[in-house]
Amino acid sequence: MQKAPPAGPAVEDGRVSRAQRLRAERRAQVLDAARRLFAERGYHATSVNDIIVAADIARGTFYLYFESKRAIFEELLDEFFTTLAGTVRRIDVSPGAPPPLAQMLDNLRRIFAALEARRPVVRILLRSAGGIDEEFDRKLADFYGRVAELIERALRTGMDMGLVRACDPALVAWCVLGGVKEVIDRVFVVGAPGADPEAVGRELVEFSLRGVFASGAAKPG
Amino acid sequence: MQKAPPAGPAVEDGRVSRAQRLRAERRAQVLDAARRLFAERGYHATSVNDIIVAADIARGTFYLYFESKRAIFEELLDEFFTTLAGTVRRIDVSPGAPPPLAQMLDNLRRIFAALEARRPVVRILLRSAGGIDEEFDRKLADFYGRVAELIERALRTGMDMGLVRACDPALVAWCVLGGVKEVIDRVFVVGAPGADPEAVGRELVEFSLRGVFASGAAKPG
Amino acid sequence: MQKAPPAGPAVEDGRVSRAQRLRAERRAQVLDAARRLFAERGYHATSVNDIIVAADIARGTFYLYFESKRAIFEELLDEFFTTLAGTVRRIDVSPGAPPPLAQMLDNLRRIFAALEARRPVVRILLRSAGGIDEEFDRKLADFYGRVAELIERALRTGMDMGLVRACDPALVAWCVLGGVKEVIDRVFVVGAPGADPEAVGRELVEFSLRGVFASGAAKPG
Amino acid sequence: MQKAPPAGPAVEDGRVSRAQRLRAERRAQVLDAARRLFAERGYHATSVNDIIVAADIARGTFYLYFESKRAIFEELLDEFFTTLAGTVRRIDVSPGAPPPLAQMLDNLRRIFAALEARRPVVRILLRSAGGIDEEFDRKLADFYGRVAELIERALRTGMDMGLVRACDPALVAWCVLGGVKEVIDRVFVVGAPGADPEAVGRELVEFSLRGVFASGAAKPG
DNA sequence: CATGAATGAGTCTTCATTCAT
DNA sequence: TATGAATGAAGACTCATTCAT
Repeated sequence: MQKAPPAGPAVEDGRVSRAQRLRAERRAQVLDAARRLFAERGYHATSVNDIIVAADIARGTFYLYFESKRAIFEELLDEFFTTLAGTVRRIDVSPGAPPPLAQMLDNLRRIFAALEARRPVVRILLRSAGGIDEEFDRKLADFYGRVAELIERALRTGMDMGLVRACDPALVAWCVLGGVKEVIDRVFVVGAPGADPEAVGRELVEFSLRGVFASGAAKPG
Repeated sequence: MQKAPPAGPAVEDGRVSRAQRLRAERRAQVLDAARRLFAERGYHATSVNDIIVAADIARGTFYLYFESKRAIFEELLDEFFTTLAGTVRRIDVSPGAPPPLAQMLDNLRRIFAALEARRPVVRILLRSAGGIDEEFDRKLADFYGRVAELIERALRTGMDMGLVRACDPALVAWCVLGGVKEVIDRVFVVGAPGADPEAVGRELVEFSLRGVFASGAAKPG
Repeated sequence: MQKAPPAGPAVEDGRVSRAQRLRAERRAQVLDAARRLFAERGYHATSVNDIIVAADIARGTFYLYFESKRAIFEELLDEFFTTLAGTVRRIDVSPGAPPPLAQMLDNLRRIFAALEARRPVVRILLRSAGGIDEEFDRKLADFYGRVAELIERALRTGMDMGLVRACDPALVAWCVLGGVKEVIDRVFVVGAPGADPEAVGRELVEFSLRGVFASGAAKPG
Repeated sequence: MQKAPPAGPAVEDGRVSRAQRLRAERRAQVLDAARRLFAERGYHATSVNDIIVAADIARGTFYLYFESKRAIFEELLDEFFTTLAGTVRRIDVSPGAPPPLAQMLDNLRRIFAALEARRPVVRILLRSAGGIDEEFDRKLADFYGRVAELIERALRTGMDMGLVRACDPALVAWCVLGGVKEVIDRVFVVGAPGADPEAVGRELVEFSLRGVFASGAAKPG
């Protein structure tokens, strides 16, 4: 994924060498520039030239750190996927565990915190990520697919436990995911005014659990 | 939006001339080709050359009918926006009108029918529409904004009538919209197997109204 | 091998259209420039830019007529191979045919005439043709291989007829070919002064047949 | 030609310092790698990077030993030229000397032995040497020119002595040289199967002296 | 001496758009 | 109107060479 520093012996002691640190800094510098530009203009409207100008490096230097324009883009998103995936904890339904709802809210909190710190990438993902490349589209679909599956499994568990009503769990999983994506877009990309992530999270959970219907209202027909 | 036939005397009577009819046919022929290609490959991966080859016209002819590659793309989506907008009827809450739920389901039915007949454009919109152009992004945001507003207004009405529980209607509107978009993507773009639009619509409405919670379950919190 | 004019109906009558004639002229114009440059500077030292400047066309125009830099180079040499191959007649040893030697000289004459008219390509071939590309190297080797085989076959026939002394015909074929190549290089590429192709041809044949030994001299050994 | 060790006190005694020996070893190490690569892939397809990787040295180190990519290439061939030149002994026609033919065959033997030990350079020379550079082309032409002159002089001597028939010695010299080059290419580069250098040498000499004609055959013409 | 990160001129190629016919 | 040859700005990427450490 990363362009390896051209051969050379592996790190000999546990500490990173000065050169390695510099290398990492350089990479970060380029990644930062690229992240910002991709977020602002999208993948296609951002040229390698734009990136090297923004990162203040020479053309060749870019290719010293990244295989290609595609590669840096992928790295940006892969890092994000990994981070995000690490953020989510499976809901623990064993006796003695915190109530599932609290766990869900905690997950959302952690996700929101991660997104908050990565607004540009969130923007990239939600806005310009389709249509770059067949392979990339697949990767993206995979990611969302895994998330949807996670939700679906949770729903099934809930149904088994009698907490979730009878429904098509696959379809509903997509509904939930769609809602989450859209709201994230509003809050972290568009930056809707007065959005308190905590409140947003609760509202999201509330909506997913109970819908919009007033409790006492007649059953829809 | 449409490239005007370059000057010439205006049509004086209500009937369209033979030339005009031919012109319209040509346009349609090009639009069809473009729609298919944009849907298959996305905006950037589709070249003007691809379009003229598929439409079997000369390069120059393309620019006789459309200002630019962007213009034809926009036209495709504009036409779609207009059609879709015409599909939705505002929920009539006056006494004697059909129950709101029935009206909502009817709306969904009409929307689904329209989408069904326009799968390629749906694909374009849901997949490759971001990141083409700043102006286009705005247009897209506008469209979804209008839809969200529609939903939000319905929610407020519902709250006033005591049918909808207390919530942040703006936020919930985005939740609903997101769910709808995602499900549409599954059904009309990915083409999820065994998707009966009627059933999907009902599930969508049910989820939006009642969430996933089993009725008798204890109140979350 | 040639980049086809983008689709379009085949020629309808026997005559070539005006457009086709213009196209052919353009091609020739570019080919001429490329031929001259490749001959002067070699393949690698000639950039597409050099060619379009010399041909006085736009960058894109080049790719309208040729797939790539490689393609125009190959076309140049392929045309040459074809022409040259058409120049050589197999030696006719049937009774009543002109004496083989006269036929050989005639072949050489025709070859020399063809080379004379294509000095730049000869230069390209003899000087810069190696090391462009593995595939091209193969093509080149093939060409010379076929020529050598032709000579070898002639030698075998001669041996069968008792005209040619016992020898390793394959090896001797390479000797002959090498001599011919080298002399061609002197005459047509370096442009050795006072080179009368007719005399050169005779000397070449004489050498190949009789070597340098004076007739009466003692047998070597 | 060689990049001088950057200043430093000149060596004062005849012995080489340890540093110098190391330097020479390094050079050899790089030269070996370059030779192999140039032979395998040709000049243009071999990058400085390829060389330093193969030689296992740092990029900068390369330029400590060689002015440029061109310089190392030239050095490779210069060394070859020098070696080869030292291999050839002028034919001694003074009374009491071994017969000229035996001397010629001895020369060929030594040349072949030298080539045998330097197949990679032979390959470089015969295959990719043209088209690198104007100056280099000149150098190459010079080398072959000197060889041709040597042959021509031998032919003239032979003519004076009545051993060689009347002919254009310059032209015939090129014939001979061409044959030798081509055969060398077959034997040492292509590696023609079953090529016994000794036999090849004899066949080459035989052909050059006596041509292909059967002894008793009627005079051509 | 050795290193290897940095450089930037230069390469081939694409493609939206124009315009003379 | 229709055509399609021509255009040239712009793109991604390579690689010989330099220089601070």
